[in-house]
Amino acid sequence: MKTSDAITSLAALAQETRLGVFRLLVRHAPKGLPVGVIARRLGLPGPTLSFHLNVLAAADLIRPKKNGRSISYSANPETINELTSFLMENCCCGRGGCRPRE
Amino acid sequence: MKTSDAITSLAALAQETRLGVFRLLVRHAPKGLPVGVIARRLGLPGPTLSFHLNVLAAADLIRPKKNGRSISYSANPETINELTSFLMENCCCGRGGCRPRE
DNA sequence: TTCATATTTCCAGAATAATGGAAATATAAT
DNA sequence: ATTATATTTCCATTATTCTGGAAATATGAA
Repeated sequence: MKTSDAITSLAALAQETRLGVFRLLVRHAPKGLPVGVIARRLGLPGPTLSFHLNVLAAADLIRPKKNGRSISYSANPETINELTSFLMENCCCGRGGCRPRE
Repeated sequence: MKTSDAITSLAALAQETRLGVFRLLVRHAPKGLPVGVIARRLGLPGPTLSFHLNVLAAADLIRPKKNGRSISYSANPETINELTSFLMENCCCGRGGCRPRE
């Protein structure tokens, strides 16, 4: 992962609305949810949600899929994995963080 | 980890200079580096670096330690671990991401 | 106490990002 | 074709964040 991609992903997540959207989609992975459902659940105006979905999608944190008249977005967990590795690259204590994961 | 703490950490890392500082300190964990050395290595003016170090420290991503006349900062890998868990919480596929780490 | 070094605070200008109403587009159902 | 629904684009306003010079503070050395 390139530095610029890492920044794009981190910046995408570093915003309350987008973090809420992303985590909602993580809970609904791998199927995803239609834009309208996300908007209703989080109480967001269409243009605002659309703007934030684009930011998340540009970071490849979520992916759109047409489904009839609506569009469902689903979380892409792979990007988070890459991001984590990038952040801890060349750490004294090896990959995956400084404490073993249980 | 609370949502507001996650946003603080993500926003701290979502900036080129700060990401560079953090990764430099990860490579030098757990000893850390003095402010002056970081400034020289990354070619940053004092006030700019000081500002960014404060943002990273406020997120508990790095920690200062006085050492004579200088101050060394070192990376705190624990925060990254918590952040990763938070982002993937309640994922369909369990903790630690949707693919097993090797 | 005076001096040199390390780091921070102050602050104002410059740059970037978020918000949501109105209008536009796309698509499927009737 | 017309209508209803879903989503996006446009865009101006507001809010937030970044930058670095000048001055201030802190600490150790001479």
